[in-house]
Amino acid sequence: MSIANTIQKNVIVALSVLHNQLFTEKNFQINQTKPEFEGDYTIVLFSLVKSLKQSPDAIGNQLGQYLLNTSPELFVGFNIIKGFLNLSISNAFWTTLLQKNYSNIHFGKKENYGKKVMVEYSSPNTNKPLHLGHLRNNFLGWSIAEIYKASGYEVIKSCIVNDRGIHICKSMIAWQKYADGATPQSTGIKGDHLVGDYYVRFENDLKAESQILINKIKLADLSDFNGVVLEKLDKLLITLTKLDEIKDEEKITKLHNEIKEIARNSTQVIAEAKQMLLDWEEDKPEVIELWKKMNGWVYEGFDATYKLIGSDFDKIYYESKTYLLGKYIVQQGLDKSVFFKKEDGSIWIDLTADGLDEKLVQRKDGTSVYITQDIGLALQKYEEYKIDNSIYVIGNEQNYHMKVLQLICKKLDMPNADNIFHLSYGMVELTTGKMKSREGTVVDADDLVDEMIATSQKHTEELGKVKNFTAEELKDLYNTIGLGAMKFYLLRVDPKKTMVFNPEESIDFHGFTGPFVQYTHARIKSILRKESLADYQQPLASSDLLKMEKEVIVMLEQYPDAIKQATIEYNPSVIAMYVFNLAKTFNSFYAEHSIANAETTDKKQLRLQLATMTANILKSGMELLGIRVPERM
RNA sequence: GACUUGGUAGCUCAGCUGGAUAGAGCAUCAGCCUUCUAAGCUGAGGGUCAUUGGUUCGAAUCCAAUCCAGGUCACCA
Repeated sequence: MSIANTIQKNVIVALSVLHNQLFTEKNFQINQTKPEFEGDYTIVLFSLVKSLKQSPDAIGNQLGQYLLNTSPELFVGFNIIKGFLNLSISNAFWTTLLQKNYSNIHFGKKENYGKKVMVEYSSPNTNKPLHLGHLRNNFLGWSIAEIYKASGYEVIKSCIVNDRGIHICKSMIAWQKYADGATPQSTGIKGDHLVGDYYVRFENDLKAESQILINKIKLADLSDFNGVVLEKLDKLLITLTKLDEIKDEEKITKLHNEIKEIARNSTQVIAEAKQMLLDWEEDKPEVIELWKKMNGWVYEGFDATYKLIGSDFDKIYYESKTYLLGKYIVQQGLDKSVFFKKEDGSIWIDLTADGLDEKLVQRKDGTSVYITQDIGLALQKYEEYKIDNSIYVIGNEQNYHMKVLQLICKKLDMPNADNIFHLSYGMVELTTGKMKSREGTVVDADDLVDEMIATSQKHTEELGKVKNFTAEELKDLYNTIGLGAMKFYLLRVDPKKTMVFNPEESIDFHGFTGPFVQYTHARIKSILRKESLADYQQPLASSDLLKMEKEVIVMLEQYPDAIKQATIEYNPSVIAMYVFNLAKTFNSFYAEHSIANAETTDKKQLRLQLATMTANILKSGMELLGIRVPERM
């Protein structure tokens, strides 16, 4: 139990005894004492004034005295300033804590207690390479998995590969048309990038063809259209003329977008893609073969990237395999009247009673949509692993989709539908604005990682501290630092929030960064290498503590709480901030006091233990972020 | 338009289950390497916590309204 909790319990008992009534942790607040006052922890007394009808000073004096009398081993003094009761904790408590835990590399982590959680993350599309946003996703997913493990969960890391759907057909069609048999081997281009190039090629064709249609529509030439679409266009054009007269810009833009959408959907290339999707779902051999070939290239590319960034999965699901289960469940749901069929054959769910809309779950041509396979997968996960909780690491642009999915799972009476949690993270923007693939402002994951590693190499060489490293050790070090900087940079902010990626800031190795923490660790290790173990394994003779020594131990004590908070909030940034603050506190201590040349042997021993435990926790905490710490740098 | 998330120092972010004089990092300026790794340490300047009103002994934090920005509302995924 943390010291803050211990104090809380003591205060509850004390108040209950002193005032002969029941108190809970909600009746008062406990904080760390601000540095400008004497004491370690502070009880805010104002909230007690009303119910006890006594002055803050009187309540505080009574409480402080009682705590001192009943737990003299823990409390050694108190003072009251303006309604705040500041309690001083005994040095013996801190030194005992240190002595007991300094060599425990599992400090702060809990034993497995039998709960299973699945963390789904990464979930790439197999039509383009990974970019900066995927990196945030991957790092978050990995870190959440590690944090849950540390909290005693059994964790299964999973990934759903979106290897099916009309977007996949797009790159296949462009490849058929333009590639002339080009492969990653023949071109020397990484597989995922090669396929991505053809996806872009398709999008360009689509844009060009739909532009021709739009131009014709603007001239009121509707000869390319017929049926329902023609009727709709007719109506749109009439409304547009009216709007032009009253100059309602907003609505005009909206209508233009609708026309654009119709034009895109009426193009020859889209028709080809749609046909290919149908052929695909009907298992036409030539489509399946092409799909397998191109998917294979993408996986090779992804594998290389995953290996580079240190991401992996215990279970990989493929949409191409789960969509059938999804369709099956949709059929079952139809029989149970959870879903309903419209005249044209499309299948829907009515969520208007829940404040949402009607949602399509299967197209009129019988092919499945995005959510169809998600329904299948949700069930499959539970049946395969009997998991207690399911965490989805998915961008906040899909909040609505996930809300719908959860609702559908509930309506289908799926087990544990309530234990689905969408870890919704914000987009990564650039200093110049949003990333847009169409404008070529997307930051490619492979490029970025390479650049970070190159920067760490340049920086390390300039500092010239690594003369006796082997070539292999150097390579490993550059990787550790470069990736450490990048992961820390992406994980140090609250996942929920949209964040700005500043290239210059991201390669900064000073201050609130991964390399700062790594450096602190390496520096401690350097000292410990020079000291013999025997020097710091004796019991401490004295519990004298300097201010800065105590500050470090107080930080160390809070590690378990940081893990707990990160778990509850699904928030790795809690760990990043904690680890940074610990390193900072230690560095201040380090600059003021010598470890190797401490004043007495007892002091030296205390400081060696302090340094050891700090290094252990820095390593452990960074591991929760998926970041390695070097022994030397 | 509806729903939703956010607005804190020049920049990037903490703090938000109400508590003492609102904190970091970067950037700027001034110091610290004949002693354990200076990727470090110390100090200075920098704030109408979007605005207005409310609740409270006490509001960056809770409530309401307004303004601004992002996201979603597809037979795309």
